[in-house]
Amino acid sequence: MIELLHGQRPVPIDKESEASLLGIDPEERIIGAWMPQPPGTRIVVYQKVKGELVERLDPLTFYFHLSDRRLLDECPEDFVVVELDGEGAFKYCVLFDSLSKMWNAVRHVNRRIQAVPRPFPEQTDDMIHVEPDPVIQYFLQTGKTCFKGLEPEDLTILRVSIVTSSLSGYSNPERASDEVLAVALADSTGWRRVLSRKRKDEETLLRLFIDLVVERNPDIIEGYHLHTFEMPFLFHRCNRYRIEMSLGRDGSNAYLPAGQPRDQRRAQIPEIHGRHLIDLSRCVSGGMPGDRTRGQTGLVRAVRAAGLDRPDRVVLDPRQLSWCYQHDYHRFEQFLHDNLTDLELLSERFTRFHFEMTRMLPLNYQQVPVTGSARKIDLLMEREYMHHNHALPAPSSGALRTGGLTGVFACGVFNHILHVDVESLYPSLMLSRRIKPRSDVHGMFLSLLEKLTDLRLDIKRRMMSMSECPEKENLGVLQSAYKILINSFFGYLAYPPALFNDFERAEEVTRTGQEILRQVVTELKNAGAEIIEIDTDGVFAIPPPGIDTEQDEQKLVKDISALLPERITLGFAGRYEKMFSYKIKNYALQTYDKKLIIRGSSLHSRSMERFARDFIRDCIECILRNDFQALHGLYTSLIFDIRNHKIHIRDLARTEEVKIPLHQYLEELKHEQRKHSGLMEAIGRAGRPVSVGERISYYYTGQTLPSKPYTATKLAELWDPNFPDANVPWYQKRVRDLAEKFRPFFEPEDFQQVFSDEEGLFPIDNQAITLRMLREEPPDFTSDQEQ
DNA sequence: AGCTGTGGCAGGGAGG
DNA sequence: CCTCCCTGCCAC
Repeated sequence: MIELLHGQRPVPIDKESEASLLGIDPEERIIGAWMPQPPGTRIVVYQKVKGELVERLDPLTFYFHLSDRRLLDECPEDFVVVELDGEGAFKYCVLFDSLSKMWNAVRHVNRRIQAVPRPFPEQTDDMIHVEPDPVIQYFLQTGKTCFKGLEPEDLTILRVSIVTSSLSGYSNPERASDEVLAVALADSTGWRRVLSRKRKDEETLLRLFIDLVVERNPDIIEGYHLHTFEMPFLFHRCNRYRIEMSLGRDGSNAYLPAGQPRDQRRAQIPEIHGRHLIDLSRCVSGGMPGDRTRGQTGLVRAVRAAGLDRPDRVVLDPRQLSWCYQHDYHRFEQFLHDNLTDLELLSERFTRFHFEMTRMLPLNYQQVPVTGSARKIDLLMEREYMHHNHALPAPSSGALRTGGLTGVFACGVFNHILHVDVESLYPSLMLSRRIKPRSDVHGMFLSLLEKLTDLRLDIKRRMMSMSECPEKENLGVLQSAYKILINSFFGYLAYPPALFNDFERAEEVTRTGQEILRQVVTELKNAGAEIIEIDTDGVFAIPPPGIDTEQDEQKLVKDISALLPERITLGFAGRYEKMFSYKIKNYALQTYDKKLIIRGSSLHSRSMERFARDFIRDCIECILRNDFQALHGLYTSLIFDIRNHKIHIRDLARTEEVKIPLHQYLEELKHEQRKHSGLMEAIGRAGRPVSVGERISYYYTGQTLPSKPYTATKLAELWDPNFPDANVPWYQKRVRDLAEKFRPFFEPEDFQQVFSDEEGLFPIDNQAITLRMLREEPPDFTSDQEQ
C-alpha cells in the first residue's frame, strides 16, 4: 500500500525495489503482500452512526490495521473504522473513506506488473511500514462511508432542484444573463423550502442555499442531472460572487476531484466532503421497464416513463420558466414542488439497487451509479480473491469474433405471431456448462453469478406474489437491475481490461448460444411453425395450424423447452395479432389490444426527425389495417404540409448531442481529422456558446437541394414562424426516401399509386392492393436444416 | 482514468 | 450517380 502512504493518488512503484522489499522475483507480483494479517485475526468494524459507535462485521475490511484505539473516539461522524482484535492488534492504523480507493491502488499495482496467481506468503513484521497520518489525511479528504450495515432510513437525503433564467431555454452558467432563479430543497424528514429571487439577489440566494444545506446536514444529496446541471451551475455562480461553496461536513468547499476528465463529453462529478452526491438520472437508466436505451431524458419524461406521473403535475417548457416566474409565480412554485415530489418518487424506486450494491462492493454510494457493470464484476472478483488471500491475474489480450445468431426468414405483414425466447441464455449457458474464466482458480465467477441469480429470482418471486402496489414496481426495477448485472457476466469475459477475461470462453458462450437457438428453430419448424425472425435468443414465429389459443402456445413452448439441454428453458415471451417484419432487428408488432410496438433503428430512432418518426408509425398503422387510401392521404398531406411550411420546427428539426467544443471541431477540420458536421456548422454560424453534452436541434434551409448539406443547416431556435425557411425540396425528398422503405412490399404500380405526390384520377381501392410477402432462407440455415 | 459484448440499419461526408 | 467509410442508434 505504498502509494497510499505518500499521497492521495497512486504513484508508480519501481518494480525492482518493491520486489526486493518483498523478497520476491521481480517478474512476479503478489497482490496483497503489503497488507498481511496474522492468521486467525478477528476483525471488528465500527461505524459511527449518529454519535454511536456501531459494530459491524465485514469480511471486506480485513486489510486494515488500527494503531491507536483512541482514534475510534476521535473519528468524525459516519466514518468507518476498523479494529483488529487479536494478536498484534493495534499495530497499524488505516482509516478509510472507501475501500475502492484502496482497491484502485491494488489494481494499479496489479496492472503495471504481470501478476501470477500465487498463494499469499507468510507474513513478517518488516514487510510493511504504514504511517498513519497521511492515510488519515486521505480519509478525511472525502469522509464518505460504505453504508455497510446501514439501512436507507439511517440516512438523511436532501433533494435539490434549481431553475435558471435563460431566454433560449438552454442554461449556460458562463453567460451573465443566466442566473439562478430559484432553488427548491426537500429532505427525507419532510422538511421543504423553496428559495426564489422574489425578494433577494442571486448572491443572497446562493448563500442562503449553502447555509440551509449545512443546517440540514444530509448524508446524501440527490437531484436529477445533479452532476451535469445543478452542481456545475451552482459552482459557476458561486464562483462569480466569490462565494465559498462550503458544503462539506468539515466546512470544506465542494471541489472537483484531481485528475483530468476522461473525455470532455463526460462531466466530472464534484465531491463534497462527507456527503454522497447522487444524480438520479444515472440511477434510472437501465432500470426503466422496457427501456434499454441509455439516452438521457428530462425529469418529467423519466417520471412518466416510470409510470409515476400525476395528472395535476405542472409541466413547464424551459422557455416558459422565466415568463412563468414573473407572471404566474404560484404556478412556478408549484412546478418546483412537483419537481421535488418527482425526485422523491424516482429516488424511492431507482436508488435501492445502488444502495444494495454499495454494501456488496468496495465502492461508496456516490460511485456506484456511475460505475459500469464490468467494473462491478471486477470488484466482486477482487473482493473474493482478497478474501482468499490470493493474488489476482492480469487481463489477457484477444478479441471475441462471434456474437448472437440473427436472421430474417420472412418479411411483410403476418397475423398471429408467437414470440419465444430462451430465458437468460448466456448466464444459463455459463452456469449449466460451467463456463468460467481460465484464470479463476478459485471458481468465484460462477458462484458469484449463481448467488446474484438466486438473489434476483428471489426478488422476482417476491414481486410476483404481490398484488399491484408501488412496492411491487420497486421490486420489478430492482430485479431488472440485477438482471443487467447478471447479463454483463458474459460481456465481462470478452472485455479486454477485465482482470479475469477469457476470450475463448466468451466464444464458447456465443457458439453454444447459436447452437441452442438453431435447435429452437429446428424444433419449431418440425412442429409446423413458420419462422419470421430470430435474434440471439428469441424467435418470432407463426404457430403451426391448430395452435390457436395462448394455452396451445404455452404448451408448444413447454414441449420444445423439454427438448433443450438441461437448465436451458424456452419461455413464452408474448403473442401478437399482427407483425410487420421489415428487416432484421426492425419490426412492428400489434398486440391484441391494438397497441403498436415499433422496434429497430430504421423504423424508430432518436436521430430521426419527429415528423419522420410519426410518418413511419402512421404508415405502419395503415399497412397493418390494409388501409392504403389512408396511407396515400398521409403521404400527400405530409408533402403538402412541407411545401406550405405547415410543419412546426419541433417536428422538423433533427436533434444531436454536441460531442466536442466548436474550437476543437474547427481545429480537427483544418487538419482533416474530421469531416464536416451539419450540427457543428450550424452552431458555428449561430455564434452562440454551447456546452459539450447539450442536445441541439437544427434543420435544413434554402430553396434547393444543397450539394453540401452541412452548409444549409440552421439551429432550430433561430427558426421564425413568420418567415419559415425550411428547405422544401430537402424535406420532400426526405419523405420520399422514408416512403422507399415500404416499396418492397408493394407491386410496382401499387407503390406508384399510393406514394404519388398528386391526387390520382381514381381513388385507391383498398381491396385491389395486396401486400407482398418476401420469404427466404438465411444462408446459415439452409445447410443444417435438412439433416 | 475508466470503459460489458456483437450484429445491423441508415445517413452523411468524401471522393470518384 | 456510385462506393466506401464513419458515426449514431438500436436489438439482443
